[in-house]
Amino acid sequence: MEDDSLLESFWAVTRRLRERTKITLEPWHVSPSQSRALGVLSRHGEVRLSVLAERLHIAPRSATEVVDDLQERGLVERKPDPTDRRATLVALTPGGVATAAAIHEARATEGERLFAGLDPADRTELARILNLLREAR
Amino acid sequence: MEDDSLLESFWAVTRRLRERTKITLEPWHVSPSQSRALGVLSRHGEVRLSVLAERLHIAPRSATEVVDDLQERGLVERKPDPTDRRATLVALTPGGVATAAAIHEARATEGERLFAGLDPADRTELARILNLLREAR
DNA sequence: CCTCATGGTGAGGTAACCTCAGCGTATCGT
DNA sequence: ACGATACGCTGAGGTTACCTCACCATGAGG
Repeated sequence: MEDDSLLESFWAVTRRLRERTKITLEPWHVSPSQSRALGVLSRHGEVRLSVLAERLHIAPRSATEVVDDLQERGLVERKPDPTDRRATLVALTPGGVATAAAIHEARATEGERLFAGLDPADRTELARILNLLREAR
Repeated sequence: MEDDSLLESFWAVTRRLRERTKITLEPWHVSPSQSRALGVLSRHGEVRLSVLAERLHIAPRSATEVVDDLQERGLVERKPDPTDRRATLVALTPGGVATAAAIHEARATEGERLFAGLDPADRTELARILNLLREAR
């Protein structure tokens, strides 16, 4: 009963978060999954496509697709890996760096008002509990 | 920075929740979206398709699809609404009632171990904070 | 009774995933 | 040195869970 409503609450909050994310990203015409990839790339720099996939928790084939789209928009580029000719390195272009930074900024101010609305103590609590859930087996 | 990891944590937990839900539902060959519909129907009984859509936060057209699938599996049935011949009522069949109950049971025991792993105080805290987030404008 | 609104659905589209097979490249055992 | 095996990426094609738009039948108001 209680768990039931917990799950429901979780689901409701997730939905709101998704809606907000979508709205925040609109100005850049970047989808949520693309923005996640930009985030990984700006945190890790140049990485192999397979590593990108791993960080995003998606199949390598799916990463190929995300990278295709970002490349078409000129936000990332593929380079050969000098140490392994099978592999491709993916890196942000200058435009990609700028976009990633702008999005990061926007999320911090606009998008996450949801969390910002909590008082600091509650935010800490929430973070603690989420990390418990994250690591529970 | 802190909000960033909050968002990330939230996302990670959501993913784990989705994985678990999928696994829990496997024995019944019911998809997550179908199970949500079964849940609504077992809580509300017979409802109009449009009401079902509203409860699920999806477009009426999408509800049509979910109901199609559930009907094919014999878990729900469509009946004419005696008060409005345009409308269709959707109701669980006896099999649907049984399946919905079984799934509810399974989620309470198996699926939500994630939350069950928290101690009761943390569960209460989490519920309180999630409800704040839910209602924040 | 004529107009306009409403409930459901066919047609067709999208995002974000997936698997499977294949091609080219690397690595390892003998 | 070389053949078998494993790995990195991508083409082809599929799935899930949504969406909008147009339409049809029915209902409700002036």
